[in-house]
Amino acid sequence: MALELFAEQGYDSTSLREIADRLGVTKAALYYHFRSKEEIVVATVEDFLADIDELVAWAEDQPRTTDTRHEVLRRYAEIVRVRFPSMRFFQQNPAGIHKSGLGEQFQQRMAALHGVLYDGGPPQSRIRALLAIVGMHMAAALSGDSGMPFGGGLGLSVEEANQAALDVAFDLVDRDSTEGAEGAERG
Amino acid sequence: MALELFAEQGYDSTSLREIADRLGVTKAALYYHFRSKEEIVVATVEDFLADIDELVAWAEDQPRTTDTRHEVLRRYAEIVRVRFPSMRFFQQNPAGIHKSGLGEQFQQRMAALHGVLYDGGPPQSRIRALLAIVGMHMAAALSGDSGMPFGGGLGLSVEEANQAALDVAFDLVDRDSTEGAEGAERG
Amino acid sequence: MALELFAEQGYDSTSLREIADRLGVTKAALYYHFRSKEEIVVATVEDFLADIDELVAWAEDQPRTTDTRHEVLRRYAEIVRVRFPSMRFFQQNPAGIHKSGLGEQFQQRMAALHGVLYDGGPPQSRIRALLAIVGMHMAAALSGDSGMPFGGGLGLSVEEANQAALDVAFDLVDRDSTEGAEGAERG
Amino acid sequence: MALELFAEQGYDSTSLREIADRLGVTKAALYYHFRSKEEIVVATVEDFLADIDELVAWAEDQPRTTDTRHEVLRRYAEIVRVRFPSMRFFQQNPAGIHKSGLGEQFQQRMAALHGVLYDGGPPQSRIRALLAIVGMHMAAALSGDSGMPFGGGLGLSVEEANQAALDVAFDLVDRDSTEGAEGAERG
DNA sequence: AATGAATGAGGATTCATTCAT
DNA sequence: CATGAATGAATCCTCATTCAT
Repeated sequence: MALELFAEQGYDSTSLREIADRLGVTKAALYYHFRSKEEIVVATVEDFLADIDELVAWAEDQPRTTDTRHEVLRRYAEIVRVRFPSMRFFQQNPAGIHKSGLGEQFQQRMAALHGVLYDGGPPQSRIRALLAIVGMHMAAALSGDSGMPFGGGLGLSVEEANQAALDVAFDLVDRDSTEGAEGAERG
Repeated sequence: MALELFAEQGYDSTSLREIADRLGVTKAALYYHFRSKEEIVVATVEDFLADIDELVAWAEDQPRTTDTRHEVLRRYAEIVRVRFPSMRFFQQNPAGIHKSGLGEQFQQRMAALHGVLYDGGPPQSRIRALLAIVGMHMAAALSGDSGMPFGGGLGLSVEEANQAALDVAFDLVDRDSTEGAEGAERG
Repeated sequence: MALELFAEQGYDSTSLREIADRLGVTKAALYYHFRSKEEIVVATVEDFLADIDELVAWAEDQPRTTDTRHEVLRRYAEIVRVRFPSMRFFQQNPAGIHKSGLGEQFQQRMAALHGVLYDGGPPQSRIRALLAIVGMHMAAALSGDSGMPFGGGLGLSVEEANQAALDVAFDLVDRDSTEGAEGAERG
Repeated sequence: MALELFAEQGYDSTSLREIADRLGVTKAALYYHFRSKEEIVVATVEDFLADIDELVAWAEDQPRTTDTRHEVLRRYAEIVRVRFPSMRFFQQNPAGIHKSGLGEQFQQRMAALHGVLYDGGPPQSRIRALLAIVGMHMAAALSGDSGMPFGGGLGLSVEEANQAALDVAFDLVDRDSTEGAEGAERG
């Protein structure tokens, strides 16, 4: 609800009046339930962080196999789909985020998720795990009027984009185990 | 100069007073040179767009070979390095962008760049070209305190990160021509 | 309880939420017992006014002797000690006082008290009676962190300050009867 | 100008709108000249503090005689007359004062002034010096609609009140040197 | 007897913008 | 060329107060 506005327009550009109007309440009513604008955004974003926490916790209990990594990506794709506004908010709001350490919280989660997908190996593998994650973000952004860069789609349907992004992500995190063509990388 | 502020704090959070102060002039002096806050940001971001235009124009004159694609990525990496604040501004400022069609301009460029890197083929290839570009953004963000998600680095030096990202990007745009393992993608 | 807040922070700076919190009740509960913020302050200050009324009534029944005046000052010192927050509130809250004629009520009492201490005589005597009263206020303010001007003490213990102030006050109201040095005043 | 409002209604009760209105400018115009409400009050009160500083500095250069003390009181009476709103503001605004150490500044000055008038001796002498100062405040308050307690006058003309207060103050600070009746004080 | 929820009015403050000089 | 001064509109936020339950 409020988060959509934050995500669309940015934290600063979204006034409490707008939020209150959209929610059909008074500005002052918001302040009965939240102590500040910051608290509002924190509240609306908490679930997203919690979802990632849960996913990471689950992953850390699994064997570090290809299948686990794939399942992590699948689940993360779902999380991003459901919590799309939250994700977008984090990706696009430097100002609204540096306050109250919300940015750091997101970076922590991203690092944890990355830790689950990256098993050691050359810098290239690190980057690949990174891009696998970002790929999930892009997939979500590709469908619908996301307002994000690359948004507006490349002419793919939602399922197509999702599946294609997953395929590419799988491939990216698989490259590490499938050593062989690895020698060509530095050249 | 002014752009760094926009990139660091966001368009809305950066006041003209701050910009004027950092530039050592008066607020009113800014209005002698620019007609509005919007015009300031447009002016500071123009070079970045122009650089991409030039790159795309050059690429369209080249044969569509692997080498060309690699060179495009290399040059784009350099552009992003030099114009980092501009890039960051585009990625992180929903508000400052929706005004005056600046966002659309960036999306156009990204689409053009994508067009140069993507030669047709399955949706997966589309996504790969996308991630190759995003990879260049990440590489720039990884070095230094970028404030972007995944910023703060993964323990890589600037050159390492750059080279690794290029390697991965090369690999991503090469996957299209190097048919063979392609059959595994759907599984 | 509530009055201490009013005295410490001033009428306007003390919100009903603060009062309710300190009292361990709800803001709405306050409105069950009092009809307005004003009524709260009136209620908490009434005892002080009543004490003065009683003192003045007693004094008016006594013979107008030196001893009576001394006893009035002693009793007023005690009142001020016990009702210190109320006194402080009156001295320091122009805003909270102008409403509902509370200020006038205090001025009335001060005038009555003054009337009991001042027996006629030159303007100087008037002023002396005034300062005798104010001296009692200062004595109370001198002990403890009163927040009043001259508060914080002059390095005197509570008893010292009290006794010294009383001595001086006695002396001030005695000057009237003890004619003699009076001739020096105009010089 | 603005200070009169602060003194009349108290710091908190005086809104910037009121000040701006009375000054015939916009609220925003105030913010061009002052950085905050606090700065406004500081600015309007500075002269008063400076006057006291000057007086104390002068006094400390003089021999510590009766005449000097009398002249100090005379000059302080004049200062209080001229800067009456400032003085009143300090005496009546606990809240507006605790911020920005303005209260402490006033207490410092009062202590310095007291130091100039008090030459050692028993606690009673301390109190007397205090009351001499306060007497000057009362004198100013007695004339005109001061709004202070004891304001509204005791039926004295301005000059009468002033002269009477001075007489009493002289007497108070003289009591120290004129030892003799001092023995009766403790009784 | 008490409260959770809501609100209208107003608070200080900031901002992009204008304009006479 | 440049600036000091000013402003209208909007910001977040707080408050005293009300009312259904």
